[in-house]
Amino acid sequence: MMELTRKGEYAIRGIVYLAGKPIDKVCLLSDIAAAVDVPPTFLAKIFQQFSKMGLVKSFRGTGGGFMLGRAPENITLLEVVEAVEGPIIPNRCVVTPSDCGRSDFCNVHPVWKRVQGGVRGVLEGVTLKELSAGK
Amino acid sequence: MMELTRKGEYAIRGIVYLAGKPIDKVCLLSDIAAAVDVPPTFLAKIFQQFSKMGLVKSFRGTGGGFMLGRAPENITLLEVVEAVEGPIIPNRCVVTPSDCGRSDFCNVHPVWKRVQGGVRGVLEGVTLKELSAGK
DNA sequence: CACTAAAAAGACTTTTTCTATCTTTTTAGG
DNA sequence: CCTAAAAAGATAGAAAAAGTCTTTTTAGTG
Ligand code: SF4
Ligand code: SF4
Repeated sequence: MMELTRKGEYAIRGIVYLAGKPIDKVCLLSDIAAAVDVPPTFLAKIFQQFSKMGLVKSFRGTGGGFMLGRAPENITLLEVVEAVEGPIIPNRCVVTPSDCGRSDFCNVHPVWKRVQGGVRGVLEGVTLKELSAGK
Repeated sequence: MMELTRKGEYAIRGIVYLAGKPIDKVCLLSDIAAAVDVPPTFLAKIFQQFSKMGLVKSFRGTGGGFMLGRAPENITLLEVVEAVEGPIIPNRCVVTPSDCGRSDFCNVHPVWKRVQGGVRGVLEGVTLKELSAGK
C-alpha cells in the first residue's frame, strides 16, 4: 500500500538533480536522464508535466533544455510528488465522501483524513534545497 | 498516490462490522458481505487471509461462520490494513535500500522513512473498538 | 451414514494502471 | 535551410487489481 510509482521516483530524482545545479544552468534532458539513471523517454514525459506546472522551465531547439522554475528552497517535495502522482489520497472517500453512503456515520473516514494530513505535512516540510544539499 | 485498494477498504468494513457484534457471535460471511456491501466472493478471500493471521476465527460446516479473533480493543487498524495490503511502504528503498545504489547519499530516502513512521503511527493509534463504536 | 451448510483452496477472467517506447510536430539557433 | 532539442500523441507490453467460478474440506443433523 501507499507505494510511490516509478514515475514519482524518477520525477524526484530528476528535479533534485536540477536543484543541485546553478539556478540558471540549462540542462539537457539526455544528460539528466543519464545522471539519475532513468529512461530518457520516460523522463521526457515527466518533465513535460513539470513544465506545464511551472516547476521547471523548458527551452526548445538548439541549446535548449531544462532549468528549475523557481528557487529550490521554494519548491517542496509535496509539490513535486503531487505534480506527477496527483493528490495524496489514502482513500477515495477523502476526496469524494458521497461515493460511499457510509461516510456520514463512518469512524474510519476521519482516520484517512489524518493520514492524508500527516503525509502532506511531512512532504511539505522538505524543500528541494535540502534534498540537493551535498551530504 | 498512496491509495488504499478496494480490497483494503472491504477488509476494514468487514472486520469493523464483526467488531460491532458481541465478541463470541458467529456471523455468516454472506451476512457480513450484504451488511457492508461487498461482493461475497471477494470478501471470502479477504477473510481467509484474516483467518490465517488470527485476526478472525473461522468455523466451517453447518452453523459455521466468522468471529473476531481477539478483543476489538486489541486489534489496531494498522494490523488490519497490513494483513491484506502488506506492509506500509512509501518507496521500495525503505525496505530494500540496496535496490537503489543511491541510498547511501540520498537525502530523500530518510523522508520516506518518516512518512512510513507517520502513517503507521496514525493507524496504530486506532483500534477496532473505536471504529465500531456507535456514533 | 447420508445430507446439507459453510468455509478453504485454487484456477481463471477481466479491467485498470503502470511502464516504456516510438513517431511526428513544433520551436529555436547557427 | 539545417540541425538540435523539447512537445505531443499514439501505441504496446507487463503487472496489479478486482472479481468470479469450481472443487474440496470440514462439520453439524436427521
Ligand atoms: S466506509 Fe468509511 S472509510 Fe470506507 S469509504 Fe466509506 S466513509 Fe470512507
Ligand atoms: S534515490 Fe533515494 S529515495 Fe529514490 S529509491 Fe534511491 S534511495 Fe530511495
